[in-house]
Amino acid sequence: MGHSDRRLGSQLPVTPPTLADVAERAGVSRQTVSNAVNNPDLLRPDTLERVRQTIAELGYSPNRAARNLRTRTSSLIGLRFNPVQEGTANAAMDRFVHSLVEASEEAGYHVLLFPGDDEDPVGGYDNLLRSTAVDAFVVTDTYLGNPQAAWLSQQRAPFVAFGRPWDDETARHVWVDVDGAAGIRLATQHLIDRGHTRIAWIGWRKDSPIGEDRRSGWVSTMHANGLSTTGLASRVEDVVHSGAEAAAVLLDESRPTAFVCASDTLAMGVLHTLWIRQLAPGRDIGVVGFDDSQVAQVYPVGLTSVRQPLEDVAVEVVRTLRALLSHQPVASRGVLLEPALAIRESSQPGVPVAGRPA
Amino acid sequence: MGHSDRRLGSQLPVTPPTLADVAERAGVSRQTVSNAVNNPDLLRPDTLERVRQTIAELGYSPNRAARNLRTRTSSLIGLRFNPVQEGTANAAMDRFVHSLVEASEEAGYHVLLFPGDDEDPVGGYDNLLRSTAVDAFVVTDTYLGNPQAAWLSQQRAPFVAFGRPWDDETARHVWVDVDGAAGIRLATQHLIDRGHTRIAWIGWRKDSPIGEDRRSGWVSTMHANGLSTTGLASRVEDVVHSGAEAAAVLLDESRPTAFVCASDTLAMGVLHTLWIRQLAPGRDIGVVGFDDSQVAQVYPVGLTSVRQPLEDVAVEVVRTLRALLSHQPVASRGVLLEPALAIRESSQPGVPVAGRPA
DNA sequence: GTGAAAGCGCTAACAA
DNA sequence: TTGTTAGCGCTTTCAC
Repeated sequence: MGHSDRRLGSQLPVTPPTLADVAERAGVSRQTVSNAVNNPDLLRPDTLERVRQTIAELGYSPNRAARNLRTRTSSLIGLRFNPVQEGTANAAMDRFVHSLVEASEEAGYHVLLFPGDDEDPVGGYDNLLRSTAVDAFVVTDTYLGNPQAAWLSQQRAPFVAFGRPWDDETARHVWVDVDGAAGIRLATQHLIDRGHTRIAWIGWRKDSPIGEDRRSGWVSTMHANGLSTTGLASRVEDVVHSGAEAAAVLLDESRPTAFVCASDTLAMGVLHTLWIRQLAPGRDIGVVGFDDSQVAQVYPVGLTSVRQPLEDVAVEVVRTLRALLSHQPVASRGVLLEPALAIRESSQPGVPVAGRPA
Repeated sequence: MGHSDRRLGSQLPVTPPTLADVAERAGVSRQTVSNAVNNPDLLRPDTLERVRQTIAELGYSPNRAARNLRTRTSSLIGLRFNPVQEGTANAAMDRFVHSLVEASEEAGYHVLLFPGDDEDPVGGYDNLLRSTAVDAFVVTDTYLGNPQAAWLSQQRAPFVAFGRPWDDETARHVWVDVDGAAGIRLATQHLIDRGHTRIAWIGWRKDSPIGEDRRSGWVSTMHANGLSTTGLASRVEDVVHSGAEAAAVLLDESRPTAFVCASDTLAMGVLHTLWIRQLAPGRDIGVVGFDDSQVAQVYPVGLTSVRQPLEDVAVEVVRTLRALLSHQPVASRGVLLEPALAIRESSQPGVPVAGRPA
């Protein structure tokens, strides 16, 4: 069929040109056009050039559905996108998604978002998998004992987890994670280097493996520096007012000069208590949070915070995914990346904050 | 071909069952199975039941690529996902994406994310469009005079914009937006109702139509209440310290008792200046921001802020998209939704904040 | 190096 | 109401 009348100006043709259109116009077979796109090395240079020219003239781009059907791939990576938790500073997920989109693009993939359903945690995965809508998944919520990773493993579905399989010793899937303990070690040492010796910890409840991991960074660094942790730790819900209460109690009972927190949300609570008590963050009391959220960045007294290298995580996730999908051996089952410390005023005694409470 | 050996336990078969597998097993034709899935009304109840049973037994789910190829659709909505701006409180985009994913799911769509490229703003759109990888786009950055909306219109690509075509009178595409001026009217009236008469505005530079729209809400509400705006307005960059500086200048020169800001980022700057000057937000000076960001929510003195109904925007966007894709007439070219005011301590003189600076 | 044939899994159109 | 035929656009296989 002739398609000479398909294009009007630079407007998209009513129905896009196909391989056959390009072949006819370039005077080659359809297969040669396909090769020009997918295996250019197979063509003679002059043929290749001619075909490429025609492709450009027609604005041809291979039809995704047809290619997907034939190759049994989709170039899509599925990611369950859960709602942000209001009232917290946790937006690491969003930052990760941005990075993942970028990293995927470079590998020729796009990211497909699907909503989570607490009633049926694997439902979304199952649908996409059975309809071969995605090539692989990236799983982000591997803690909480949710069944996704195990379920996907059992289905032999290709996936990479962002997060260690904390509570599953038998897990055999590949994962990428950030060393939270190392981040907190960084934070704790940073405060020690600035002269603090009584450094308190405000973390999550004991049933959070991530929280316990981060906490261990505080404990080990304190002990490594010959400092006591007795009476300096608190475990609370990850909400602002819990952080504020914990800070108040700790200040009254243990006189810490600094706080390391498991999250920016808790750190905000600490800052609130300091404000109430007219203590200046940084000068009077050091405070460090975790996640380098927007809150940490725009809070008037910049909040020092552990920053996860989410860009690197995304790159590593995509790299692992590619290996998985091309059936290459995966170098190692897990990759642990080092976070950094975003240092701001809240941990800097040397940087007095203008107009601190008298 | 027989697929009896395809399934092992509840594990995903090596190659998923097809329509033909279901048809053979149910003793019907392929078309009948297809109808059972897509036009169940056409089947006799007992046939339908039998086919459905077989579908369930086999765990059959229609192959997406095949369906896409045949129907020339993808059930995918493309969305350009730009990186968050660090150092600001603007995360409305992320919240919108969450809502869009949910709303799309209910309409049978998934959201495909692709990265933006400042060098080639329409590149990502062009690729997806020409390869028929998505059915439609949602465009979120319609201001800034960027060419996406116009380009997509010219390509006759189905899309809905979140945001009005501010700077293009000739635009004919459909859009959904939030009435920023109405939000600011709400904020301003709220402050007036609480006794403020000298209410200052801190907004963006004049070349931002969104900023000018929001500003108009302040102007109109002030005038409607017989209040002067003279010397009470400032236009700055959307960064914290600009907000802080503007607040300082305004306080010195015009003695406002409250601030309405075009963004939470600017409001944070105001709060910083108040803190430096030992003025209590809410009691001494009222402050209202815009976007109800996480920052507004977790800041120790809760920041009153205009909240965009992003969930409703997403629902409206998807509804419009469906109409567009099914070639139904679109009711109206533009839909304007009303924001709400999330009231917190920063605008409440009646709610004294514990431990405010003496 | 290039071309012809086959078929991926599905659904629109039509026939029975 | 159900079945048959054809073909969406592409790539894999194999012949030339």
